[in-house]
Amino acid sequence: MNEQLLNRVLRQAEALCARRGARLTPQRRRVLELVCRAERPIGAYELLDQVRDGGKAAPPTVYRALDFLLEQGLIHKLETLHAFIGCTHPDHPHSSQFLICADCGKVTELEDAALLGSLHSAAAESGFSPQRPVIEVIGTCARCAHKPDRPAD
Amino acid sequence: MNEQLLNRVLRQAEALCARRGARLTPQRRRVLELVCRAERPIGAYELLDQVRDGGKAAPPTVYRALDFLLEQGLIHKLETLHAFIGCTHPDHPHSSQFLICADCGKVTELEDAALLGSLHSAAAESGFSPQRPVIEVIGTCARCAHKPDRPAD
DNA sequence: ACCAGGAATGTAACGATATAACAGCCCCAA
DNA sequence: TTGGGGCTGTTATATCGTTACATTCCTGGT
Repeated sequence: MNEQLLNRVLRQAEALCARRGARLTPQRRRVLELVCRAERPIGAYELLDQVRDGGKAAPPTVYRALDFLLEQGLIHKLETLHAFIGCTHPDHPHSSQFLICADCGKVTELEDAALLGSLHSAAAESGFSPQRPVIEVIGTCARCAHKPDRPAD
Repeated sequence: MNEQLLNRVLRQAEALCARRGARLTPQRRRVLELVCRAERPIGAYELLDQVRDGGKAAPPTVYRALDFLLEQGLIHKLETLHAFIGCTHPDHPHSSQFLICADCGKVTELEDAALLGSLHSAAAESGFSPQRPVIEVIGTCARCAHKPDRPAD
């Protein structure tokens, strides 16, 4: 996430939390910023290292911040990677799909209405009420597919 | 999984492995049976307890068996639960979707062509090649939706 | 039948992810 | 001013999964 987008996201986050009466404390803001700055999904303990930065902090510090940010829809958790990414459009609540490149590790966030529609139809046939769809696709991104197959490591 | 289905699955598993030159050893068969007998997704350490059954066994024993069974498509892993379920139709390779009831814990395995189609279309638009789609939907199953909301625990 | 070699298993230790439980602090509202 | 709720600090522990290496077992070639 580039600097410009990051700033927009942080401002949106502040506005959203203010509107909802949720407290985006410095700690939480810090974690959000770290997640967003990471080019790839980042794990909780990796975040912890960065939050510590010489000082001291324990896992609950990071996990509590992450829980808050997840609740507010400011970040997403990738279940298949046990890692987190910043949401680039937190302005409306949404259920996303993720394309995860097994080669370069980059993740693309989709919000595909047709896909969600299919999912709800399929669930409805079983009388099932979806609450939290988890859709993560491991594969190869366009960039990596075009690369000549591991260019001389 | 009832006794009859279990027997069919075990026979299919033997046939499949024989055809593929894969060895369904007693240990692996045991784990497969335990996974299939469980009414709900079962965790690796829960399996370990059952495999031990008084004797001794260590995590790698179970994880190795699980890896084998996953490779052979005889069981599935539920990423959101860190748990495993038996596949009821291992005869053909397939990518499934799972409906996970947050109330009773039961899981329904789907194989919905339309849903997979939507997913591939959505991925294609980004030039992404799907290799392993993970689709797990947390929600409420039909049975639990009809229950009068926590019947006197 | 023998033996070489790969596949499967046993065993101990460890790494990674996540939560529990309780204590202290800060700020606002009554 | 005081009390209570929300946030944070701290220690310990639960849960999930892997590494590394020794041993055993099975199988195929001779």
